[in-house]
Amino acid sequence: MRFSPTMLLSQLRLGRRAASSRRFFAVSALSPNLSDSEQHLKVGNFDFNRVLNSSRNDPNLALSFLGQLKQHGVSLNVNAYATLVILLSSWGLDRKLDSVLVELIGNEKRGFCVMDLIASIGEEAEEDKRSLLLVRVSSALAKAYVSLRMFDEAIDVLFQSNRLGCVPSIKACNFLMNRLIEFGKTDMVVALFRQLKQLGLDANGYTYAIVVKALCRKGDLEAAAKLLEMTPIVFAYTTFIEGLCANQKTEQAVVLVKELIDMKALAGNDLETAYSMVVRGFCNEMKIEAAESVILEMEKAGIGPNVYACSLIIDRHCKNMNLPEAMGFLNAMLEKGLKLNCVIVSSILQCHCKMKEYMEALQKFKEFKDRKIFLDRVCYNVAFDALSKLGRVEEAIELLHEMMDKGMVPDVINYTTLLDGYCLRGKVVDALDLIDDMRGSGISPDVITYTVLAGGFARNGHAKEALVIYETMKAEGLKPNAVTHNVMIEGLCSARKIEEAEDFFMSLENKCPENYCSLVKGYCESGLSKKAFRLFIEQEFPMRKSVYFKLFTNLCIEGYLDKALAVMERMWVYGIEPGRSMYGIMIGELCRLNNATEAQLLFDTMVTRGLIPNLITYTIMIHTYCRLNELQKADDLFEDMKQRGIKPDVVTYTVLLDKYLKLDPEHHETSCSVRGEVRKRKTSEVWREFTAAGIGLDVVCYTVLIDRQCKIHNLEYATKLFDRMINSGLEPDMVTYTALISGYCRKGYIDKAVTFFTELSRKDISPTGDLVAAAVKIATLNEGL
DNA sequence: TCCCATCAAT
Repeated sequence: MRFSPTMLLSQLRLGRRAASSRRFFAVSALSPNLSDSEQHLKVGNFDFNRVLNSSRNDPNLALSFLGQLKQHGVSLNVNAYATLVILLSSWGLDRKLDSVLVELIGNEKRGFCVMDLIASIGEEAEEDKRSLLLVRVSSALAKAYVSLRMFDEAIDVLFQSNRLGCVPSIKACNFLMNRLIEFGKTDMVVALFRQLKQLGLDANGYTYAIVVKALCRKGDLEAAAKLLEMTPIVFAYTTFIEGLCANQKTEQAVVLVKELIDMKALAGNDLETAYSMVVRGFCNEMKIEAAESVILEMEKAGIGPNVYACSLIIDRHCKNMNLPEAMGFLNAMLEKGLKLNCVIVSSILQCHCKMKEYMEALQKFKEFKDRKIFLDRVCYNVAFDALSKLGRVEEAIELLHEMMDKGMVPDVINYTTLLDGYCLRGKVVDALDLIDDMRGSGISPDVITYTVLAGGFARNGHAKEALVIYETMKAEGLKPNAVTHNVMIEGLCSARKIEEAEDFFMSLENKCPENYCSLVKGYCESGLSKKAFRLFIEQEFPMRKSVYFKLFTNLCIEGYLDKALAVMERMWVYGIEPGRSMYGIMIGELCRLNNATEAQLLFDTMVTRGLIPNLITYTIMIHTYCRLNELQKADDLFEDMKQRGIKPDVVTYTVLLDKYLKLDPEHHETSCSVRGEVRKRKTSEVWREFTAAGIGLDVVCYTVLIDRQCKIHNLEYATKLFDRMINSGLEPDMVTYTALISGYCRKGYIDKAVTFFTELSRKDISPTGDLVAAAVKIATLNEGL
């Protein structure tokens, strides 16, 4: 019987139909009852080498033959592999060789030790090609192990090959070292480097550069510098420059660059690269001015605006939410020949989103599109995000189609953003459909995708489904992170599924501080601020500012001032500065309770800590002192605020005016004293200042004035004020009417009072106690008539 | 086989 690959292939095809009749092949799929070992073909002494060698001029044929064999569970023996490897190597099919080796390593049933292959190849290869081949194969083998992240085995290959008398190539070694760095195994690189001599290997320039890189990654800049002295290779210096930048030593990198320039060791493209690294370093160190000055330096050296360096600077400005600076720099660079691209555009769009200026982001997206600037899927993604946050997910989907029509393929981030859009709108079913679409186009959801989805379901009250999603995610081998747990906890809480949230929280094996924060926030979210406080006060670690703020405001709203103060005190303990608004809220609450002492204490604390109270806080304090008849303190604060450049507004003036008017001797018709005179003077002083400031009067202010006129029985003027108020477009409120009606009643002008009362009742203003009292008064007076 | 590649999702 003569064997040829084609024959075997046709037999295989037949074999699918009648496997049992075949001598050589048992197709596992058709014999499910066989044990694992029996499922594999008993190849016996079948001469694969002959088959392979017979097709040595037709790689495709041989490979498809082997492919078919593999499908049927046939394993090659070590000699067959050796032949195959030799052939692949002679055909120059390096990539195929790599994948065959990867497969070989992964095949646990191969029945021989991988290093046997080297020995076998040594035996089978032709004399003149042997050593070259062995180097090639051992290198490929090391690479194969590296690609499987089996680093120890890869290093072992180097040593074993050496033992078998073949020296692996330094290239393979460099490759291995590079990958080791990629996976953070810098110590292994250094160890391997020390053993190179033992392996009979000579480090080349690349090796030095790689080891310098490894040392820099480790943070051992000194060792890197020392090693650098041993090599004159320029690109090793650029590696070191990069290392300095990555270790927050960009300043030193700059010095080195200058030295290298002076030594004429760095010029042209290499120099541009080094400068770009320095720019990146400064940007990472938030030294953006220094970064910009490097651009000028580059310009002096005749290097035009480098698009990467410029993009980094623009992006830094954008991340700092400093759009004017970003645009200023961009425009300056555009004039110098920089070309606008989609990366820069995306930074700008993203900046708007960060500042919650979604409309502006969309506007600019459209502008750039109209200007025919190519926008990539990152730019589209920012637009998706903006639309999603605005609740316009349908438009985002339209945009997705537009993007796809332009030939761009959406990635997992695009899908996740859109998914979030659906979840924000509560359209969880659409979100699930989108996951299907996504899977359909071959993209798997990642941790963030699942986090968005689980959070979306939780927030929308679908507790059970959220948990199913959470479990699915784990079942797919994805590891939920703290954020995943947090969105679950906070989502469930905000949907008032407190019990579910607590159960979920309890189920977490390793609770991190962030998880506690989320439960605190969650309790707040569902109005359980006391519960939140209890949990909060037990935790002895600093939290994010937003947690304190949320808990604090909720406690204030629900009137637990002492607890809110305890939150502030906790912040001081951890050296976290409560912001102006927290102080403001607390001062306001204390003032509401007329606790001016505590309020003043907090006010002073705030000032001591360098925070200047705002207009509202000042006004609240002034108002409180007025209420408590501590006019001197009110006055002092009033002067203080003006000195700080805070302009009093209509409310501040009204508060003071109201107080002074009430103290005015005319108010008490008969009394007249020196003290009264002072007050009178003060009243007109405030009034003068008020009108001079050109501030328009509001309803409350008019009402104060009207009330005043009513009280001193000047009803004519009160009515005049009332008319003026209406003419200036203001709508009188209950208090205004009450003041007027009471005034007219007091004077006995019942008709007038009734007129105003009916005018008021035609309007849709709900009566207050005062007004009811006025109405009763009117009724009584009418009776009297 | 080296340095560099910038922007987006919880």
